[in-house]
Amino acid sequence: MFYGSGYVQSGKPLPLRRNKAVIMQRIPISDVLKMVPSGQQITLMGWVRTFRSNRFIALNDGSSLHNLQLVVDFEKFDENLLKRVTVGAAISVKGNLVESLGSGQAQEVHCEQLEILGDCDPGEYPLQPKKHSLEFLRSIAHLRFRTNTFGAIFRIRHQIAFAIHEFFHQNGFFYIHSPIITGSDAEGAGEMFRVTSLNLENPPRTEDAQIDYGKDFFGKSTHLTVSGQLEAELAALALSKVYTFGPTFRAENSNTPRHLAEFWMIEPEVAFADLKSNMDLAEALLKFVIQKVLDHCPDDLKFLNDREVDEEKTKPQNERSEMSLIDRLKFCIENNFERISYTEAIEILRNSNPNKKGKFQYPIDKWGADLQSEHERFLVEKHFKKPVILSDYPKDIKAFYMRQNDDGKTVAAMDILFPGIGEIVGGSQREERLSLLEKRMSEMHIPLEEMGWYLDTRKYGSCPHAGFGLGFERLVLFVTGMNNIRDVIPFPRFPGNAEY
RNA sequence: GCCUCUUUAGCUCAGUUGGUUAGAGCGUCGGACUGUUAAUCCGCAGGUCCUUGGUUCGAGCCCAAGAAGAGGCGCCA
Repeated sequence: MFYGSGYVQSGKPLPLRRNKAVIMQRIPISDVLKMVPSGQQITLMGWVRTFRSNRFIALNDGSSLHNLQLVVDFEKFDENLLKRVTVGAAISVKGNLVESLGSGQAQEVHCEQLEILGDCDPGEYPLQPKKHSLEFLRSIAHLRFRTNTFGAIFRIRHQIAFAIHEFFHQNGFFYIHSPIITGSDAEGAGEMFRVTSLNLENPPRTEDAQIDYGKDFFGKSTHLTVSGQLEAELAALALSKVYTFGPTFRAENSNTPRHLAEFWMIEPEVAFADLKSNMDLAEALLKFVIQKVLDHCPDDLKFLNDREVDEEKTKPQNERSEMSLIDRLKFCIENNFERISYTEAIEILRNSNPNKKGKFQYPIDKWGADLQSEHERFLVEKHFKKPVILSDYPKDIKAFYMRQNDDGKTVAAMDILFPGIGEIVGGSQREERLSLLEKRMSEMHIPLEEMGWYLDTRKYGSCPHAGFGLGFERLVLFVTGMNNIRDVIPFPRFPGNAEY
């Protein structure tokens, strides 16, 4: 038996092996489904999904949502061998690919050899050929990859990640690896996880009994990054167009279906760009990625689409989505995102029915209030019914690095709000004027002396520039139609949970 | 961190007003069948009713505290 497979090495795709009479190497099921069945002998390896009638094995190898039907003539195989063909078992099969006699599939493999690679005790294996709740699957995250739902999610997650790199590469961006361990604690994006190699039982102390981080590994206090933005800005002010795509850590005690303690974020940063071009970039990126998933993952999307339709049937009419998953994705590509200012949004909200009738938990009365998620949801899901880009927020509710507008009270910030997700992108044109930036940092008690490396970009050839952060898992949530962010990352980290 | 809800068999759930021995479907196991599509049919087994304490003649059910999970809110991406 041959293990492994041929790999693309020269940049040219492997020739399709559909016409070869005998294929000795393992062939992925996704490839088999493209072959014309003509009795060719093939070798398959995968995991058993079901074994029906002591004759039909549904085999899945993760290369595709679809199973391949294997047919065994039980009289030709040892009874004790067939007894080990249980749900979840890993098997290797050699047989002939033929047109299926049954109606559920186009082709099937008539087995000549069958080998158990790994047994799976059916009394203990938690996955059954039935629908499991997402909560239960979350409790066995190490095995949930084996389900149709999570197989589809993680194949799509890959496609999204790949499309993001593809988009930036095609548009002349350079991929920058911003540091994961940071010595800067002034990024201002939330609580941070400390990184230390000190002995926590008995740390070194300074003369005034404080913990002496000067003796720590890096000679100073360090943390896991909460954003690669500041580093990306440094790179953009030399390479013009850059992006980061890496893990990000927030030690916030957030318990919601939209937050993780460890998540992945995409942060493009562009020199010689203003807020409008920042919006154009974000909108183009999101549409490109969604189109790629529609093009490359039709089966997985269809499965998640139908799954959602089934789920919705159990809900009351008024809580159901107006559009199916695939329709939502197409709608998102075909329509321009609504672009309005914070000030316009406040006017819409102030005059809205829920506000007049006192339905909002936080009523909108005056300009300057931060928008609550109920307000964002109203704008996106009820008023505009499409993605909304909100811009030019009051400076007092936004970060220090955002460029101050001429009105003296707003900054060139923009958030993109998606239905069902809320904020998926947060960005801004950056303050490139040194004196204004320093003044704002002082007002917000950001220690200037620690940020000299950042301020240097404003001293030496500063220029207008802009960028944003895109929450990768939030994008995966939208594209897959899932509801809980813990279901779109393989091993979710959240307060009280770092299992696996 | 705050609020609400949930916790009964491996999984998904039902369990009446507090009353005898806590049920169903699916799965497992045993058997039958053999071109099935989460195969079908027959049968067996399977329970710390989340934990602790309380009320009561009697608690899966009522009360209190705690734990775990989910949803809403805040922080944000």
